[in-house]
Amino acid sequence: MTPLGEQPAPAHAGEGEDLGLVDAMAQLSFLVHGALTEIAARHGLSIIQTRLLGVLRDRTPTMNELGRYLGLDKSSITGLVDRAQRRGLVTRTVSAVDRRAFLISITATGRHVGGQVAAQFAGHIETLAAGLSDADRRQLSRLASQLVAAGANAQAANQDATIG
Amino acid sequence: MTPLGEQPAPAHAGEGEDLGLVDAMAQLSFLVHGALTEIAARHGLSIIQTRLLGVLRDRTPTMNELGRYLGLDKSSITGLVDRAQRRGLVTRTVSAVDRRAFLISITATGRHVGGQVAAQFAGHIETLAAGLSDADRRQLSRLASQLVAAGANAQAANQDATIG
DNA sequence: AAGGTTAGTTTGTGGCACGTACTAATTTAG
DNA sequence: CTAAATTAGTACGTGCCACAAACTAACCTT
Repeated sequence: MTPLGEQPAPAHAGEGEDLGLVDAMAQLSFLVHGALTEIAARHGLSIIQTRLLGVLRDRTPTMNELGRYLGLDKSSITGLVDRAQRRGLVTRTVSAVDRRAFLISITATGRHVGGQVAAQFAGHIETLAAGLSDADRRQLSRLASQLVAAGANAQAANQDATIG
Repeated sequence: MTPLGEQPAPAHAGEGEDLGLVDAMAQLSFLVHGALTEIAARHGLSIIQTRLLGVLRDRTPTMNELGRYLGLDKSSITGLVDRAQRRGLVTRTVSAVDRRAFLISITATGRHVGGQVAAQFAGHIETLAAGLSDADRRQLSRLASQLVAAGANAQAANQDATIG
C-alpha cells in the first residue's frame, strides 16, 4: 500500500501504530479504494462504473448532468455509458423535452449488480471495523463525515471562485 | 462525489450530517483519492507515479519487488518505470548480483517532485481537518490507523491462505 | 551440459480521461 | 421569423493504467 512514502512499522510494533493524520488518511483511502476496486472487479465493474450505477440508483440524468455528478468531461461520459449500455446495465432514452438529450436510466440488471457490489463493500467495511468498539465506530463515522463535509464545502467555495 | 448511492443531504441539514460508517468511508476515500489525483496532476504525475516515487524514497528495489510493493503485475511495471524514466524521475541500474535484474532508484528530480506532491497533499489534509479539535484529530488518526492495520492483517491472512 | 526457473520486455486487449473538432437541436437577438 | 450563438452529445486522437500470454536472456540445479 505504501502511499507517499512512510517507513515500515518498527519490528517491535506492540499493537496499534498511529500513522499520523496525513499518512492515515492516505493509507485509509488506498485501502478503501482498493477494496472497492477488487469487489467491483469481481462483478466485472470498474470503480467508475460502480459509481455510475450508484448515481443512477435514484436519478435519471442526462449525459451532461452525469458528467457533473461524476466530475467527468462529457466526452468521457459517452464511452462510460456506451460500455455500461453494451453490458445491459443502463439505457439511453431520448428526452421528451430536448431531442438532443438522452435520459440515462439503470436497468434491473444494473440495479442488481450495483446492489451486490454495495452490499459486499458494506460487508467489507464492517469486517475492517469489527475490532472497533461501538463508541469508536460512531466516532470514526462522525469524524469522517465531518471531513467529507469540509471537502464538499471547499469544493463549493472553489466553484464560486471559478464562477464569480 | 456520490459513491455507491446515498441520498442527498436533507434540505434542513442543520450542520453536520453523519453518513454512517460505510458511506463515510466510501466518500472519504473518494475525497482523499481525488485530492491526491489533482495535486499529483498539477505536477504532471498520476497517482501510481506518485506512489512509485514514494516507494523509492527509501528503497532501491528490482522491478519485481516494485510490483509487489505496488500490487501490480510485472508487465505493468515495465511501462510505469519506462514513463517515469523518460521524465527523469527514476533510473534503472543493472544489478551487480543478477545481470537480468534492474535496481530502480529515484533521481534528485524525482525526489523533489515527489516531495512537493507529498507536502501539498499534507497541506490539503490539514486544511480539511482544520475544523477538528486536537482531540478529534488524534481520534481520527488513531481510528484510521487501526482500520489500516486491520486491512494489512486481512491481506496478510489472505496471503497465507493463498500460499499454504 | 540440459532442463527448469526467474527477471524483465513485448504485444495485444480493454478501460479511463482528456482536448479538440464536429453535428444536430435549441435558444436568443435583431 | 430568420440568423447567430449556445448547448447536448459524439468521434477521434493521445496518453496512461492494468492485465494476460508469449518471448528472451540469465540463472540455478542436477
